[in-house]
Amino acid sequence: MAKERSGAGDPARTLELLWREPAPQDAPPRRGPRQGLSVDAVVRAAIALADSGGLEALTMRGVAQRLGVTPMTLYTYVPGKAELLDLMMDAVCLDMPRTGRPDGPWRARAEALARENLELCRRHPWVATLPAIRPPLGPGIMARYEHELAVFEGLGLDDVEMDAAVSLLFDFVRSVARSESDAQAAARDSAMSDAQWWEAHAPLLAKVFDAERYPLAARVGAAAGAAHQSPYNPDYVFRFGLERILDGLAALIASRGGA
Amino acid sequence: MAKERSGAGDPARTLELLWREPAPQDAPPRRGPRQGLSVDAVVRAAIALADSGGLEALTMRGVAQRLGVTPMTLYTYVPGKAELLDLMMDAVCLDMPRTGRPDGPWRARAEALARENLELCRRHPWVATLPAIRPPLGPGIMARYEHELAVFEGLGLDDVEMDAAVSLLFDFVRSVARSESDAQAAARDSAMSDAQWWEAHAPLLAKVFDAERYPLAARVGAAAGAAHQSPYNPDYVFRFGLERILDGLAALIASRGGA
DNA sequence: CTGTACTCTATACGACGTACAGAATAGCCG
DNA sequence: CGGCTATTCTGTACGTCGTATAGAGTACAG
Repeated sequence: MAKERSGAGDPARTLELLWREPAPQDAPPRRGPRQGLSVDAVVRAAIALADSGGLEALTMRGVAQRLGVTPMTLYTYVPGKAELLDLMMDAVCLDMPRTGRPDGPWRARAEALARENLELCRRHPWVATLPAIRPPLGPGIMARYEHELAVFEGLGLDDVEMDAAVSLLFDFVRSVARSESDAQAAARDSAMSDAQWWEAHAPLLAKVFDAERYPLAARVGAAAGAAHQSPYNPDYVFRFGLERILDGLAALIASRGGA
Repeated sequence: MAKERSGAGDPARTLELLWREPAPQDAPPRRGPRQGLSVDAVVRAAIALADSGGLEALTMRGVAQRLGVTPMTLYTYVPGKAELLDLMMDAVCLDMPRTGRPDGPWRARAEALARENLELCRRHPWVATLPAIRPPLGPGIMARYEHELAVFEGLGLDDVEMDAAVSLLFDFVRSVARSESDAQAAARDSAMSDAQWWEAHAPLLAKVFDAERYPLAARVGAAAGAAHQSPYNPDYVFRFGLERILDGLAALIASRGGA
């Protein structure tokens, strides 16, 4: 089984693929049969498969089937699954929504950025589950990073702080998106809604759970569940967390004399 | 392959296991051979295995080998891998460090809580990668939730806000811990340090990357990399994010008239 | 003792990524 | 045109996983 994401393969080949550089000598003269597919077609099929069934449905066999070829054919287009994941990640970042307007107060821009990133993770839930470390250095990731940094440019933050602010916001969005898709997966796999799941556990839990031993957990857990009509409400979690983080960033920016 | 975490199996059986309730009729009279192991032994072996090799090394075969039995033997102690993960998660939460003092200002308590949670995730990196949704409702999770809520009790927050604050803090720690262990895994799998990885990519990237097209990315990426002496510095990320989140929570608490 | 409930084992299935070997194809050279 | 060869695509195979199933061995109830 391939490790998640590249690192393994040849960095040069991976970068060529990401930037769609033709292998140098491949200019016109190709010897064998014409290629029936393209890297883009493979990447698109893989993205569609992962979007509909999650990362666990993303198999080389599955991608091949969608394209009407045998599994091993894919290996003439991409070195392996890890590099395919790199290409997928870069591709969806290149395509991500950019609705935020570059003018206006930074806080509105930051909120728009968070919503764009959340939208990216909602369209492609697997984005939130892939490691963000050593990202594929392709045009999509670069464009996203550039777009993110623009939100915090000119506010008095130094470069290291700008990078940290961007990461903090994205990691927050990632974690909300992961919870959201985990919740959907749990509902699907167990064929139970949150409410049904809770109903299945509550009476049994009552027998073993000592409310006097965990008074806050009993009180707050009940209140939170009732308020959300479910143990987990992603919209509330997103809004609550985003407000706190933006307030925290506002304090930093104010201390640096920024807008 | 088992889905991650239970949901699948019988909730009653899972809760019995979590709270170590003996199956009702099992009181004294057991018919067959004595059991050579115990649920606790299985859970301990599984935790040790996952701690040393990550979730991908956690296999039923591996756990069985550590215990000197055949894989199928484990199924007389736990219903399956998903329930075993539930038991592992609850066990490490029960054992987690609780060094924070219950007195003192809330901010110090919150920071101590974040460090305790980070320490939990550092000892058991797989904790940060498991879905937090529909957690195993065992004594360990309950104790952790109770401990977390105590930090925010009496500050003027309502119950729903207390729950959200606790989740925000834990999700932040989870994401830092995940990045940390992803970074270690990347270094291990690729047999390259971050610096070596960057050296391998920089000259190639220079050929395809247009710094004029991504001016902020070029400037900030270079500055952040240089400052951390690596593209990623977990300690800085943790301190930066924690300060922002605590500042944000402070603003909320102040607006509620809390300490 | 026999019957029965239980523990533990052996084998097997279908999934995965991909190594390897081979077949088919099409451009190059003569 | 024929042959060479680089390339594409296919078929088969290996070792991994969780766990279903069937059976072997063990110890208590009658």
